Order: sequence, then C-alpha cells, then structure tokens
Amino acid sequence: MAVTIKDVSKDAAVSIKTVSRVINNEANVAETTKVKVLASVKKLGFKPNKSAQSLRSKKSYMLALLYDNPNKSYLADVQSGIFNACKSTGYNLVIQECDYKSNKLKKDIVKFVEDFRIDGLIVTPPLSDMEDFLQNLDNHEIEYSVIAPSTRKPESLHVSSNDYEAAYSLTSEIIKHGHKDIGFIKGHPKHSASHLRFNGFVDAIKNNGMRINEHWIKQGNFSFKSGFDAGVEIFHSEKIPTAIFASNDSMAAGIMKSAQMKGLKVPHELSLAGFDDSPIAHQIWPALTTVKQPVEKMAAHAAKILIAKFDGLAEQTKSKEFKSELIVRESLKTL
Amino acid sequence: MAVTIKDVSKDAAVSIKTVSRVINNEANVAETTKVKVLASVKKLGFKPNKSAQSLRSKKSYMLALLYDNPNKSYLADVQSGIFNACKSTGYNLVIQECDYKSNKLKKDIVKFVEDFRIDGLIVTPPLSDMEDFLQNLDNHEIEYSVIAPSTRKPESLHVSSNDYEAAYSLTSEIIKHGHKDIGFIKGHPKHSASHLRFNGFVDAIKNNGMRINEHWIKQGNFSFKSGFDAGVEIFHSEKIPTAIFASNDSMAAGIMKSAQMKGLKVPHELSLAGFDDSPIAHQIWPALTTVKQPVEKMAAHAAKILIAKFDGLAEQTKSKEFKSELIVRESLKTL
DNA sequence: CACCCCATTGATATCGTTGTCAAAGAACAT
DNA sequence: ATGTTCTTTGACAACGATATCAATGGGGTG
Repeated sequence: MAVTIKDVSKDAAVSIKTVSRVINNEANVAETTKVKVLASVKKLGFKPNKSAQSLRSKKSYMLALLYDNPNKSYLADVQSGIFNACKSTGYNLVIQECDYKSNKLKKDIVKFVEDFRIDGLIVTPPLSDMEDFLQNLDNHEIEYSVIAPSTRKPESLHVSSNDYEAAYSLTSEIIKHGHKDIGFIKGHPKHSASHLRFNGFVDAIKNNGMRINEHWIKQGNFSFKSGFDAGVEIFHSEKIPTAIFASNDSMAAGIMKSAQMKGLKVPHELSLAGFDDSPIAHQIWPALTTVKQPVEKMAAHAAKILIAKFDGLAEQTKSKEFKSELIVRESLKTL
Repeated sequence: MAVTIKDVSKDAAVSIKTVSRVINNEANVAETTKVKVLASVKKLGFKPNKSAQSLRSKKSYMLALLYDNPNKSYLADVQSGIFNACKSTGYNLVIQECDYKSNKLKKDIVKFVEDFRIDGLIVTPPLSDMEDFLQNLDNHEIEYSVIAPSTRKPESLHVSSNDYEAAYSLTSEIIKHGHKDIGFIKGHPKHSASHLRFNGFVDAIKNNGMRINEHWIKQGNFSFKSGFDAGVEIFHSEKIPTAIFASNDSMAAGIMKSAQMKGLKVPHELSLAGFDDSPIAHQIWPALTTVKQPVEKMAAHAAKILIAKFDGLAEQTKSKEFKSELIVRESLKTL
C-alpha cells in the first residue's frame, strides 16, 4: 500500500491540510512545521497521488505536443527536450499528430484538449505559423507555448531561433570560400523559418555586393525529393552554380543525389550546405556543412515556460531566442 | 462545466452505478437499460473523468516505453505505433530513456513504475534481451510487453519479427545477383536481432554451397561510425568482397562513405545492403537495398496485447510474429 | 488590559468515479 | 403458496488529494 498524505500527517503530527500546504509550497506555514513535514515526507517516501491531485484541482498535469512535420529526427529531439523538462515537474506529455491542411483542424484540437483535459499545448511549425489557429486557441482560452512562431507577440509564450542570422552567416561563409555563383533551395512556404532563411541568404548576397541569379533559386518543401527535383532542374540549365545552399539537410542530400547521378563531384565541382544538422548531415559523404539549432533545449524551454505559467511563476521564465551554431564540414570547398 | 456521470444518470433516470456499469461494459445490465444509458451518454457527450477513474480504480491508465536505442527513426516509429494503439483505449504513454549498462537499472525502473504508478511497460531492444531485467519485472509483478525478445516465452507478451528469415532471403537475393564474395557487418552484440541476422546470413551462404571469409566479417554496433570503421578495415585488405551486407542501414551508410572515400564505386565495384529501411536508406545515393520491418505495427500490437490483458481480454489478442519485406534498390548490382 | 489583526492550523466538504453490499423483483423448483 | 436462486439495480462509502472557512493564539496598539 502506497504512502498517502494521511500517513504523513500522522507521522508529522499535523493535519493533512498542512501537509498539503507544504508539498505545494504555499505561503504561511511556519518554518518549523515545514521542516517537520518535509522530514516525514522524506522518511516515508511520500509521493502525491497524481490522480487525486488532478481530480480535486481540475488540472490534468498533461501537456500535448502538436506537430505536423515529417522530420522524425526533429520530432524526436523536440520530444526528448519536453520530456526532460516535464520529468522534474510531474507533468506528462501526450503527442498529437495533426494535419495542418485539414479544415477541421481547429475544431479537432479544441475537442482533443477538452476530451483529454489537456492543460496546455506546445505547438511546432508549421502550426506555429498559422495565426488563425493560434487565435482560435486564445478564443477558447487554451494555454500554449509556441516553438519558432512567425510573429513573436510579446505577451505570448514562445521560443525562437535566429534563423535569419544563421542563414546570413552560413551564406557569408560560403562567400568567404570564394563562391560567387550560389543557388538556394527554399523550404516549405508555410514555415516561417523558410522565409527567414531565405532572407538571410538574400541579404548576405547583397551586402557582399553580389547578385542573385533567379534561375538558381528553387522552391522546395523540406523533403528529400523536393531537393532532388530542384537539383535536377538546376543541373539541367546551361550554367550551374558552384555552390548551393539548401534550407535543410534533407533537401541538400537530395541535391547531392541528383549531382552524383549527373556525375558532378561534390565538393570539387559543387559545394553544398544544408540546415539543421540532422543525422543525415554526417551520414552521407561528403558530410554536409550545416547549421545546428539547439532543438532539444528550445523544446525544453517551451515546456518550462508553459509549466511555469501554470505554477504562477510566469515572471521567472520567459520567451527566449536561441542561437544556432555553424558547422563546416566537407561539402563546402574553397574555390 | 463538464458533463459527469451524475448528469447522465439523471438524464437516463438510473443510478450512477448503473451508468458506471454500462460504460465499463460490466455484465448483468438489462439490454433496455444499456440502450437508454448509451443514448444519454451520446446525447450529453459524456466522457469519463480519467483522474476520478484512476483514483478509484487504482489504475493510472499510463504505459511507459522503455528504450536505450540511439536510432531516432526507430524510436519515432515505435512511439507512433503505440500512440495510435492507445488513442482509442484511453491509455497514455510516457517515454523513459534508460541506460542498459547501468547497474542501477533494475532498481531505477521499479522505482519509476512505482512512483508514477505506471500500469505496464513496453520494452524494446536491447532491454528486451536482458533476461535478468525481465525476470526482475516479473518478481515485482510489473506487467510488460516486449518487442523483439531473444527468448519468446509462451506465457509472456511479446511481438517479434522474422529477422532470421529476412536476413536469409536478403543474402539469397545477393547471391542471386551473382555475388560470391560477400562481407557481413554484425550488429550490436547485446541485441538478439544481431545474432538472428548473422545466422540467417551464414545459413544462406552455406546452403548455397559457399563459404564464409572470416576477414570480411566485422563486428559493428549499429552505429554509422562502426560501419565506417568496418569498411575502412575491409577495404584495407588485399582482396575485397564484391558485396557487403550490413546488419542495419546506418552501418551500410558508413561503409558507403568509406568506400567512396577510397574511390570505390557503389554499386559498380561494390554492392551494399542494409537492414531496417530507415530514412537514410533512400536519402543516400545509390539508395540502399534493405529489409523493411513493420515497426509501427509491431509496436502497436505490443501495446494492444498489454492493454487487452489489463481489460481482461488476454485471450483475444496474442503474441505475434511480423513479417518483413525485402526492398531491392540501386545499391545491389548484378555481377 | 482590552482589543484587533494577522499568521498559522485544522475539521470537513468536495472532486467524479468505482467498490461493496444489500434490496427488489423475476424465475424456477418444490 | 412458499422457498430458493439469480438477475438487475441503487444507496452509500471510499479513493487521496485540495478548497473553504472557521478556530486558535501571539503580537501590536490604544
């Protein structure tokens, strides 16, 4: 039989309410009582029963992660970060796959939250970029924390990365390696990161006094195949760039495949760069020059600020921007 | 305010206990009463409060997935399968990363299960291959379901795949393509799948009247790097095989890298095969010939049989072996 | 010293469900 | 008609926590 609050109250010779006060860190408990209770808690190995807490306090202690993202490694990192953040707090995580294109999405998610009595949501791209979706959550008074939103409202909970700056500096790095003819593969248009990365690229090119060649700018959607297709198109034209910057690693790998099929040697005849530092980046040869975002930390922070809000500690942990790290590998060669 | 069992009981003009009986599918409820209650449940949109159920019935409705496996795509598939199986049943999933080498593992997991009041565990390789670990769970009367265990006790809940047969037929396929000099990279020795795959390989070789060349058999550990290292070693010897079968795709990708660095053309000078059909298998060029296991379905089944046991339906869903599918891609060439 | 205030504490109701047990009525045997 | 058994149903307690609200007592004020 498990230890209950009653056992603790007997052992510490106080009422159960006082024990409750101590374990919930409520104000107005005498220091001596607190010490006494905590000693009993420790001695008996008391763990509050989540179901009972949940039933009485109307909180489920459950967060849900919403995603519609085919990238398994990204998803795994996000989850891992959230789980770590939850572990110490007693919250749990449920994963909910969505279809961002569904016109029932808004209704479905509200129903989901109500049916499962979810306390709060963690929203990832591309859902995090859908203003009306987030607005709908607000309307239903559903709490949430967003990862990498397109607009960073100061009152909302969000974590973001410096996609623009990272793309800018990766582009500068490519330029430093002597490249003048640089192609770019855009990411999925519904992801705000796609635009930030593209803008970073464009500005770096312009600020270095160079010009964009529209033929070498292709629209992708973050998938391997879209990168492959873009590569095929680019290599089909009369003049081809000496370097291509793809908005993520999968697409860069796709380009590499199309280059290799065309007989183009990477990096000798074509330099490549990706974004994300996903596992594939170093599992292909040559390994990809890329940008690593602290996805796990970002996700953990998203969970932390959400939980902090529930616990009324909103002031302590705030929305934050995370810095990315440039990783130069073999796929980028000096001309 | 949410709808409770009380509201339903009023609406249906029966006692709350009778409603409880109906929603729990208990015996001895008159058919007419049942229909009446179900109508009210539907009309009011009643959903039982999990916390209250959990509190009263001493079940947490939580499963935990135990893993110690660096393969993110495998993990993502397993999770996805379990989540789908849980969705309809009201169970939830918690993910728990473990360290199979830790000597505190057994104690930690027991404590974890007790602290979080987990109803049951789903155990993945390599933990599923540690007899003493599973024995310890039995001793503590912890329920669990195992994915791909080394020994399949008839009384235990498990799902397995036909690793031996799949490796046998993949090897046969390689032989059919005219290869006589075939190397093999073993997987992590703690995973029973490693041995099954190796045995399948060995038997296929022998049954085709061929012989194993020990120099081309290397020990790996399922990681990209171990594959790369094995490749470097093999290509260092005077005679190299015309084909290499790696026990998973990551290692096959590692070999491909080492081959390409050595200037060996895949598949013209070296054919390659992997196992698992992970994303990398078709994101490198040439794409890998491999074996696809229905990981998601297996995981879903593992969850289902566990939940069925809790619901007293142990007879209906049983341990099961799943079949794999051979996928022949460009990395395997006819000699 | 009487008074009030505020910090501290506890008795008890309560959350929404399932478990226990007994009552009512139907069905059947004698 | 009576007793017995079985099916169906409901009243109420219980699960283990938090919420409400009142009681207690020490300290400050006039």
